[in-house]
Amino acid sequence: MSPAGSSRWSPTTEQLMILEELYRSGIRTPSASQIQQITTHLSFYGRIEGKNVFYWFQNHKARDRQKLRRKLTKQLQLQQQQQQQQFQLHHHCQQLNQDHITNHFVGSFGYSTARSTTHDFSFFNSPSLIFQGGAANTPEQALSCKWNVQNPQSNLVENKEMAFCNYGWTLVDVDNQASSCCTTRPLKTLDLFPLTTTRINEDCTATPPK
Amino acid sequence: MSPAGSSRWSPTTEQLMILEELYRSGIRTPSASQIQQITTHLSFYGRIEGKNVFYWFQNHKARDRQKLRRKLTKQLQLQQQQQQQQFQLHHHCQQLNQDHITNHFVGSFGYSTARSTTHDFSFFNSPSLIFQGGAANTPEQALSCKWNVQNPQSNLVENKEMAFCNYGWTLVDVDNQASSCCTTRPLKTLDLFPLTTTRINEDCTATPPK
DNA sequence: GCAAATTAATGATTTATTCAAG
DNA sequence: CTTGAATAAATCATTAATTTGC
Repeated sequence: MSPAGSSRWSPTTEQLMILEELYRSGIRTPSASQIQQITTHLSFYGRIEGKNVFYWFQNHKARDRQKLRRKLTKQLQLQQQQQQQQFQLHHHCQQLNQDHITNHFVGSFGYSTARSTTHDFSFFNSPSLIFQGGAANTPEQALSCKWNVQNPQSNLVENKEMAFCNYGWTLVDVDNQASSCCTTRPLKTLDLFPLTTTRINEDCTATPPK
Repeated sequence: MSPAGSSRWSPTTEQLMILEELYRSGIRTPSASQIQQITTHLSFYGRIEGKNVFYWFQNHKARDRQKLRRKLTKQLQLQQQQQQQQFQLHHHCQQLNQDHITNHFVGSFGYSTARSTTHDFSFFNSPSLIFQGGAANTPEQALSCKWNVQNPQSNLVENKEMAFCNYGWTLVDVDNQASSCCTTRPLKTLDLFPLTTTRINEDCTATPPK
């Protein structure tokens, strides 16, 4: 091995052992003088140059980090898988992971007034009620509740919106809008985890959206 | 608890339990409609607004991540500490962690030629030999070995450098420069772990530089 | 036991970062 | 390259827990 004309250095066993011991001892980025000392010492065991030592520490450090990173991400994935498993046990919650799974919708809005009251309303608007998709990113969005009402016959889409002031949380004209576009019903609390017959089978195994 | 005029929402036990179950079930960033459903359901157990639900998920997700991160960094530190302990066992390596601990310096430079020979030299230049500090970041730096020689009498500082071509590793005029500024000595391999008498006591317990 | 004082949790807000569309 | 939406991170502020002296 390692013939005289070999293009690249390959450390002898002794050299490698010493390098590893130095690495274990805490040396990561040896200074020029340290490299010189190490090189001198290791040249006793075979041909070696300073750049070999330099590169060795550089590579060893990098690959150590890489190894560690991979280990940690693997652990993380494991933990998430465990969460997945818990998820299987709680599959009855899953319906809430998907929008538009039911045409029933009951909203409850609180708005700040001097007396801090709560206004509840509910409506049933199937099947033309189309919520604007995506996650809620601001409390305004969480409470503003914009939606469209599409008339199946006329194909007309009405834009509906409950307007809240920015960071003010003042509910504007809710009763009017709500009653004008929605078939109001007596207040009724929906089951938190409604199950539709078309989904009850697959829900137990489906993976949640990322 | 949680009086009517309270400035911020504090969840009831039931509300919290349900929120946590939903979280466990995989919900992280509920959409506006999901928030409405959840809010409606939870309002049965006490005053609550959509923004409370929104914030709850945001905070819970963030603090979950935070907890995980801290756990991982703690593990990492532990691993590094274990390396430290190994270091204690190998404290005889420690000298190499500190530059300028000894005024003896033995350099070994390899340079690539057609015949790939190795050129060794050593010098003793105390106490005016001043190495440029810091770690070596490039192989050039590792091998170029710039230094200053300060004459205590004249206070003149000579800049010395062993020039290597970029990535070419061709040693330029070493013998001349080296012999002109260094007291050459017969080649001698230093002990890898030289101990100076002024340090031999503290070395066993000193902590290595971070 | 209990109430003031301190600490830890956590709800709410703001700021920074990322990423994709134009 | 700029802009805007979405997300994550950092921070502020209040409440719940806890400690402490009596």
